[in-house]
Amino acid sequence: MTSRPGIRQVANPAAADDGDEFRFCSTCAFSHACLSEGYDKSMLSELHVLVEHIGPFHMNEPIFREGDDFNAIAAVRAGTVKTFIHDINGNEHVLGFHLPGEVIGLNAIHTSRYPCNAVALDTVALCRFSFPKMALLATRLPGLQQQLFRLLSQDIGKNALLAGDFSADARIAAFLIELSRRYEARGFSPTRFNLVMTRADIAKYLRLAPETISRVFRRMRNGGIINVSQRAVVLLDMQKLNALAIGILRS
Amino acid sequence: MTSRPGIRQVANPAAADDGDEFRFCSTCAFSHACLSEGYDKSMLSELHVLVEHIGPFHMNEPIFREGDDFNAIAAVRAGTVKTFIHDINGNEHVLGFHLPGEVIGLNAIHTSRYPCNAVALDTVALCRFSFPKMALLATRLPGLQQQLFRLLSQDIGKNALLAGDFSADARIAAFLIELSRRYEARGFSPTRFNLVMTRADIAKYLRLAPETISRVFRRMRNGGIINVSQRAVVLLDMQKLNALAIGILRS
DNA sequence: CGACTTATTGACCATCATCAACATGCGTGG
DNA sequence: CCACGCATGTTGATGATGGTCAATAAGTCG
Repeated sequence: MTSRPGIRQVANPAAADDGDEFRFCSTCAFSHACLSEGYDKSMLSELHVLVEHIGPFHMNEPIFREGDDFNAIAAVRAGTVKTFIHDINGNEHVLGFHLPGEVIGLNAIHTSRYPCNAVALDTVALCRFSFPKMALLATRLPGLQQQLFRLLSQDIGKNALLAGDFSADARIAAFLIELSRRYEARGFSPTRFNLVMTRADIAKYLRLAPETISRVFRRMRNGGIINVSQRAVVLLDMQKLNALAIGILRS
Repeated sequence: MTSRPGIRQVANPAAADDGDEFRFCSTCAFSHACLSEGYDKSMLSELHVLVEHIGPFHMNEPIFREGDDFNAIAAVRAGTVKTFIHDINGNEHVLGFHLPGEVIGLNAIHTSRYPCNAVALDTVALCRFSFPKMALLATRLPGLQQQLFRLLSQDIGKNALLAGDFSADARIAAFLIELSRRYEARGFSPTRFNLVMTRADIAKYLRLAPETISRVFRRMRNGGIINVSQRAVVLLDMQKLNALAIGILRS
């Protein structure tokens, strides 16, 4: 088996485009991972040296594949990334949907291979960070090290959400609320957004059948809780939605 | 709400008992987290300064509680630790069972609070590591930093195992195989061990009813796959057991 | 030896998956 | 612009898996 390179470097990383490196991340509106979670300014300028703008990846284009050599993590700068694995029977299991500002590849560190696939669900741009370089930098910048520890730690608990044995209604409600919160945190409307993934993808994420997604959406629409037409979702009654999700969402 | 201290320090940490610090961890047979996963010897001697032997904790004794201040991670030195949360309805969800050599508390870093409870299932001894001190040390020891990254990264994927929608048989088979492998890695028999947790705990971990655990155990016994009497388990036919778990276990 | 927890077994039933048919939307190319 | 074809989504009928409830057994600890 030949080893594949994972997220490829580009010849001409954006961070090296000009001398205006500091401005770069400040205008990278979605890089919450860099800007809003604890990096201070001195860190930021050092980070720029190793940031590379990658993309665009187009719909269904792979970003990395299971088994690829791990060499970099990446923050989503635009678009949505789906991570997934195939079990032995070939069934796809969706691990997560990653919105702008979120980091992918953290689960690859311990094996030095990506343990899952990542594809673009729409047009995706990434900030690539060479992990060896980042780790080296982190030994000099305790704040960066802390931030990495935090990001990693955060991901551990993340999937505890959908791990429980909750009803289809509860899981779908929680899924919508979760999306709502994440969009809101990124400056989008929390009540009106487009699902960038198919029903089948949602189903594979929530461990339900696609038909169940349809049916629950219809039930929620009949109950005046949401309005959904194709990919367009409007959350009408957060009260009721929260009630449905009770038990799943924490804090 | 008063803040609680999490894993308490002891007045007289074992590592400071005498000058024989280096021998200490080498004879700590279960500290795989320290010994067998990449720490080199120079690291080891530095680590001893901040290791504290904690315990014993007795059955059902809490080690930390959800909401406690996070200040330390800990490697299980002896016994088994159960981590769990209560959802809003008061239902318990078991996050994991932690055998000797495994590390608890990693999911607490990003909130600086423990996001779950940990109790001793039998008599438990721990190696406590102050996390601030460890992180500081990690800035000087890149190998230690790497090891922490790896441990954290490893925990991210860990629960993907039971996250899928698999049959009760598949999940229970996978649970037994998983235990078997972990015991084997720690020098115990992979085919003959005691379940230290109740059926109810297994159920809350696997998202099944306790009755289902009983029934599947019986079916497996009838099929000559395992022998189980109370807590004592013998794995008789790994072939069939693996077949049942197909799709869940990876690599 | 009792009181309690833990485990087993049976009967019944709800939820959700499966299968199948159909509808709708979308992109491509005439 | 329309027509076709494919992917995606919807809806209904049916059944299996596993949960719930209840009774009993067995182990444990005082």
